Amino acid sequence: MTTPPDSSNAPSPAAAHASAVPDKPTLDGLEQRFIERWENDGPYRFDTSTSRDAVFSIDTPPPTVSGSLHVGHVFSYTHTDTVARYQRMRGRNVFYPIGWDDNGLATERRVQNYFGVRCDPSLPFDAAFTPPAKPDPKNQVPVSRPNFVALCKQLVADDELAFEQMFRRLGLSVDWSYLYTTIGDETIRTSQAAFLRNLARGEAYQQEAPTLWDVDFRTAVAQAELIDKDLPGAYHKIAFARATAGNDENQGDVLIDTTRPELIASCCALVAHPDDLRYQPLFGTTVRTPLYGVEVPVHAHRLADPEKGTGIAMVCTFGDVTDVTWWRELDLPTRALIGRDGRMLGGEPEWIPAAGQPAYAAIAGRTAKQAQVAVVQQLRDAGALHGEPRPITHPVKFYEKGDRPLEIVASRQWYIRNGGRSAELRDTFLARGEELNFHPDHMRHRYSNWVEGLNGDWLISRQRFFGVPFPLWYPLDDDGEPDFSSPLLPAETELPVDPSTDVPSGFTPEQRNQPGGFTGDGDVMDTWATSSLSPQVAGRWLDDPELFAKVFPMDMRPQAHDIIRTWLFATVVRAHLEHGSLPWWNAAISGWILDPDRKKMSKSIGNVVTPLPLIEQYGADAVRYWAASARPGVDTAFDEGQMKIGRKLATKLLNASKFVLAFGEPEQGAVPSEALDIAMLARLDEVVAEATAAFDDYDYARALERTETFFWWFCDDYVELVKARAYGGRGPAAASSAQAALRVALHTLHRLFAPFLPFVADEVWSWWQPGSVHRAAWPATSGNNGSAAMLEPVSAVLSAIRRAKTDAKLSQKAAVEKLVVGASAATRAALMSAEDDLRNAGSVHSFEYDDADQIECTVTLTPPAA
RNA sequence: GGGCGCAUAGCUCAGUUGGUUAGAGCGCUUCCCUUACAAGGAAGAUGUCGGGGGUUCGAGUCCCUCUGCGCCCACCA
Repeated sequence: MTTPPDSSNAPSPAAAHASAVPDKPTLDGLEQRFIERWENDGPYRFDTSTSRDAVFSIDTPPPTVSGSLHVGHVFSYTHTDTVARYQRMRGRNVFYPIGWDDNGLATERRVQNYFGVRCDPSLPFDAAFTPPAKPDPKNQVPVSRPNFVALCKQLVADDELAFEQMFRRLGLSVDWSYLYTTIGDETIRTSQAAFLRNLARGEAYQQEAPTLWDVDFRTAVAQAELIDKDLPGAYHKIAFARATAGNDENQGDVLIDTTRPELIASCCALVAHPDDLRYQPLFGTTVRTPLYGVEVPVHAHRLADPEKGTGIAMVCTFGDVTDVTWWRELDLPTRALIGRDGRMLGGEPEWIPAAGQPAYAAIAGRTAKQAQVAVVQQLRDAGALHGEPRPITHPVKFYEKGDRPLEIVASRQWYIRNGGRSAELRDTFLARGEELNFHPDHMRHRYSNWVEGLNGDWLISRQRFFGVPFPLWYPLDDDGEPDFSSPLLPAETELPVDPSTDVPSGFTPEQRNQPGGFTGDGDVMDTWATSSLSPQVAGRWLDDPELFAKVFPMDMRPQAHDIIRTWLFATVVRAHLEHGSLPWWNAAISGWILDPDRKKMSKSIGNVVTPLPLIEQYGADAVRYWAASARPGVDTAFDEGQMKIGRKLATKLLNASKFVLAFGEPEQGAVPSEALDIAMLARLDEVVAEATAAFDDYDYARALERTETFFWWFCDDYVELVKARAYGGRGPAAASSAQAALRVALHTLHRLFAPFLPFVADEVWSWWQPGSVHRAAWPATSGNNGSAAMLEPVSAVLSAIRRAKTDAKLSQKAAVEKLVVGASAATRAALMSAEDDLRNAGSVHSFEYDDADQIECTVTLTPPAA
C-alpha cells in the first residue's frame, strides 16, 4: 500500500527526490514512463485494511472480448476513470476492478470459425484433442463442451492481453490485481451458486412454455434481447368455411387477414372482439380451415382489434406473442408445426383429417418462407384466397444478434422472477429504481419504462454450449425419461460443475443417460445471468466475504444507456434477491460515440475507429480530454479536433509549469500579498469549489471545463501581468508575492488536471513535488475569502492595449506612450492596485484615469522608430 | 400510441436557482519570431438562441403550443 494522500494543501518545498525541470519539456515518451512507474509504485492499489466508509467502489463494465476496442470504449471508460481519480484524491480508498466478458455467443462464433470446430455436448472430453490444422467452415469437427471451452479460453487470451495494454495506455487507474473474466472458474462458481440460491428460495423455476426462439442459433431468447425490424410482408385474405350454423343472416365464408398463411395448419381458433357486432353471431360456432378442413372454434377476446384486417384473427400456435395470450387464456390446444430449425415439422399432424393431410405433406420439411409460397399457391388453387396479397411493412421481432425472425416454440426453460408476472414484485423493483441515483437523472425513465412493460419473467436458459452451465442433473426413470421436478443438485462447495462431464453424487459415470441413471441439464445461462453478478464477482462475494462487505453495495456503476434494460436491471434484480439491497447507489450513464454522420459507432455498421492510432498521434491525455469534454449521458460525435485541443492543453501545461518553476523557490515565508495575486487565488478558489461540486455530482465535464477556462486565463492574462514583477522588476517583496501565488496556483492546477490528463499532470508534478499527483489530496479552497472582482476590469484594460497594438499591426511589445482609462471610481481603485503590472505587461509609459460609467481605454502608441 | 432527450455562430458544443451588450473551441481573416510555449501568441468578423403564444420590470433560461431530429417502450392477426 502506498502512502495516504498528502493532506497538505500547500506545495511542498522542492523535494530532494523531485526531478529537475527539463530544458525542453515534451509529451514524448510520457506514457511509457508513467505506465511503468504506476505499475511499480502501485498508486491505484486497493487498500484492504480500511473500513467501508473510506471505500469508493466501482462496478466497471467488463468489455466484450471480441477482437478490438474502439473509441466508444475509450470514451466511457475515461469518464469513469476521471471519477475514480477524483475520489482517490479526495482520500477515498478506490476499489476499481475490471473484468473481461469472454463468455457468450461472440466468442463461441469466433472459436467455431477460427478452429473449425463445433460443440457437441454429448461427446466426452478428449484430453488429446487438437484442432484441425486447416479449419474447414463447412465441415466443422465436433468436440465436447470442455474441449470447446478450452479452445475459447485459448483464443481470448491474446485479445485480453491487447485489451489490458490498451487500457493501461489510456491511463485507466484500475487495480489490475482484481482482474476477472466471465468465463473464469470463480465467475462460473458465483453464477452457479447464485442460481442455486435463487432456486432454493423459489426465485428460479423451470417451465415448459411457448418461448421466443431463434431458429439459426437454435436457442431461446429473453424479452430484453429482442429488437424490432421492419420487414416487408403481406396481408392474405383467407376464407374459412362455416362448420356450424349461426343465427346470422349472412351464411357466407368468414374472411380473415393474415401475414402468415403458412401457419393455417397450426390454427386452433378464430378470435374477434366481444363488442364487434359483425362477429358476435359467430361466437360459439365453429369454422373449417381452408386446405386442411380442421374444425376450429370462434371465440371472443378483448385483445382482438376490430380495426385490424377484417377484425377477426386466426390464432395459431404460435404466430406471435398475442397468439400465446389467446392460447393460454382461451385454453386452446397446442398445434405447433414450426420446428426448432425453423422448418415445418414432418409427419402427419393428428388434428388434420385424412383429406387434409396431402396439403400439409406438401409443405412438411420446408422453411417457413418456402412454406408460405406453397400455401399461397394452394389457397389460390382452392379458391380460398380472396384477392391478391396486399404488401405491407410491419415490425417483426428478432433476436438482437439474429438474422431471421424469431419463431415461438414450446420448450422447457429456466426463469428468474423479475416482476414480469407479479405486480407486487414489479413494484418492488420500481421502488429500487427510485432508490438509485441516476446520472443524469432522466435516465431513470428508461428503467421504470422497462420494468413497467415487462410481460413475463426473465428467461435465463440458452440452448448454447459456451457459457455457464446450469449446475444440475435429472434422474432418469426406468424408461429413461427425466424427472424434471426433482433435479439433482450439487453442494455449493462442489461448484463449479459441468453437468455434461461431472457426475452427481450417488451416481457413477456409467449411469449417464441410462434408464435409472441421470442426465445433465444441457443448457447454459444467458450472459446477463452472469453479468448481473458483476458486483459479486468483482467483490469476491464467495471467496472473500471480508472484502465483499467493504465494497458492496458499490458506490458506482458506469454503463451505457442502451443496456439499462438488460445489465442494469438484471443486476438490480440479482442484488435484491440475494442481498435485499441495491447493488450500487449511483448509476453513471454514458452516451454513445457517433460517427461524423451521427450514426452510432458499431462494428456491424463498420464505422468504428480504433483508438490506438489516435493515442499514438495525439497522446492518451489528448484523447482523454476529448472524452471528458462530453457531457455525461450525451451521445457525442467523434471529433479529432477536440484531441488536437487536448494535445495543445497538455503542451501548455508543460510550458506553463516550466515557466513558473523556473523562478525557483520563493524566499522563506513568502505569501501572496499583492491585490492582483490575491484576486487570482480567489478566482482559483471559485474554480476549485465548482470543480469539486461538479465531480461530486459525477459531472466530470463541468469540472474540466471550469479548470480549463481558468487555466487559459491564468496563462494568457495573469502570467503576462505578473511576469515582470516576478522577475524582480518591482523589488523582492512584490516578486515574492507573485512567485508564491504562481506556485500555489500551479500546485492547485496540477491536481485539478490530474483526473483528466494523468500523464502530463504526473510529469509536471514530478518536477517539484514528492510522490505521484494521483495520490495527492484534491485541492481545497484557501479559505482566505479574497475577491476576484478586480480581475475583469484588469483583463479588459489589458485586452484594450493588445487590441490597439494589433489594430496598428504592431508587435505586442510595442510601447504605449499614453493610456487613459475611463472607469467608475470603484473600478479605478481596483485598477490602480494592479497598475504597475498593467504598465509592465503592456509597456505603458503614461497611465492616466478618467471618470466614466464603463471602462473606456484610449491607447496612444509610441510611433515606431523610423 | 406512451415516455425521454435534443434544437444556440459555417462546424462541435457551453450557457447551473430568470438579471447588463448570448460565450468557447475549431474553421475563416489580420497581425506578431514576444527571453514558458511558433506543435506558440494577440486580435477580428459571424447569431431573428427551431416557430408561435404566455408569465415577468426583465426569458436562450419558466409555462403552453407547434415543427423537426434522435432514442427507449408498446403495437406486430
